Amino acid sequence: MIKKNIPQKTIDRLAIYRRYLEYASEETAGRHFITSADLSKGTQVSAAAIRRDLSCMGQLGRRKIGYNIDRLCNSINSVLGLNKKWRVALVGAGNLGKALMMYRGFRKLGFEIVAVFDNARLKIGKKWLEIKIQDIRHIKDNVSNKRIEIAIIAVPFKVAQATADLLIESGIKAILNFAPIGLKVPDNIKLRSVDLATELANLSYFLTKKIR
Amino acid sequence: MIKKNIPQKTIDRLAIYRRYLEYASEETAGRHFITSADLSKGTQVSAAAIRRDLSCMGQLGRRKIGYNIDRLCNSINSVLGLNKKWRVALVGAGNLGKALMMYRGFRKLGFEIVAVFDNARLKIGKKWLEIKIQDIRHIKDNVSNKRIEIAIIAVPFKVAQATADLLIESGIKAILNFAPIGLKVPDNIKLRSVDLATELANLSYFLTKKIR
DNA sequence: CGATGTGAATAATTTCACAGCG
DNA sequence: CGCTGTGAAATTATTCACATCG
Repeated sequence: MIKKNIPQKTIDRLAIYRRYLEYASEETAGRHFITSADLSKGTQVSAAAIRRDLSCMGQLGRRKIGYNIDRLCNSINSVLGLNKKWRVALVGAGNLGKALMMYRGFRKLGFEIVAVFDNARLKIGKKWLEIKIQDIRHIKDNVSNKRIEIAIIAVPFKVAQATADLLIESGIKAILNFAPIGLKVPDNIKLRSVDLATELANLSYFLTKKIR
Repeated sequence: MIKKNIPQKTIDRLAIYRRYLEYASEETAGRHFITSADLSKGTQVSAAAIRRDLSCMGQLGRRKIGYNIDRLCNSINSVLGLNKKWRVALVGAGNLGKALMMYRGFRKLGFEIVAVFDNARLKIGKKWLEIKIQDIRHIKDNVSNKRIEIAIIAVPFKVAQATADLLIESGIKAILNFAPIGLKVPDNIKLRSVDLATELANLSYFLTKKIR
């Protein structure tokens, strides 16, 4: 609805609020409204930041009462584009790929993995949840035929860039990358990366610092 | 060495530089020095930001030549606390847990999973890479006996907070959380969270926005 | 010369604090 | 009154631009 550009940080937090509202049914049970103070307790984001974030979506709150929970969820879903189904390709049928495939949270959010690819003979042809694992060479046909817009890369880092290039050539628009490498993609492709080792390195820094 | 507080963002990027230097052996092969401009090309971080980040660790560079690659790696490892071994506990022996267990990148960075826990009868007693999966009730003994400082939570969200509480009670100092919930932990515990659904929601936002 | 390291300028984000409204 | 929404201030992060030095 609102057309202003919403800051990246706000987008990240909108997803957090959304998740809290979805899962924290106990705390919000029976209530129709939630205040920024309560949402702050549930999410560890300051109440002021919450109000500013939510104000990006228009005037949703009611003074003295707070935000209508249903309306808030709807607004966030609408802004984040979660009120539609997204067709997702998964590349890499290793342990991580399997974990992602079996994760129910994706489907609940509207993300459906409709194609799985790998390059290993042993895996090609097997089925995961009714989806047949296909040879990576078929990416191009599939992505365009099935109109897939999002891809998840869960392949070893050595082949990650080539995989990304192939996906982009196939018309993918966004990539969630789990390979430990900084992928290079054109400006019009949206990329998010999750690097597990980097996350641990971060913890390591804080543990080290604390000692002295 | 340098004792100033390093910004969180810089810490994140130091891990990125480190990863690039480690993996990009082709680009850096034979060379002993790298300039901020080259590092910028490899990591998509601006050269100015790189120089400022690196200057947090002291005067590492040489004008006209750049940064000595070995020395740079050593400095980053030292700051990030990656020049020692970390003993890690993994809680949750599902698909994601297995993927994390089998991921070699952790061990290469110095993180060794030395204990695995689950609450499912069927899994307890099985072995993963010589590590026996133990009943979650044994967390407390193990964490203190084996002097484990870092835990990875890969359990369903409903039991994630209880798991975190138990770990903290057991003396863990840092947690990497994969459960889709905002864990509440005391100030002295360092927490990082990876929420796969949130990452996808972010892509979804940009795809949606692009359309109009 | 050619690259670093860093003040100074700029931009982005967060917090403060309170007017305004039901 | 009690809460939102938001200017204004404060803080944090990034970029610019150049003095500096081998």
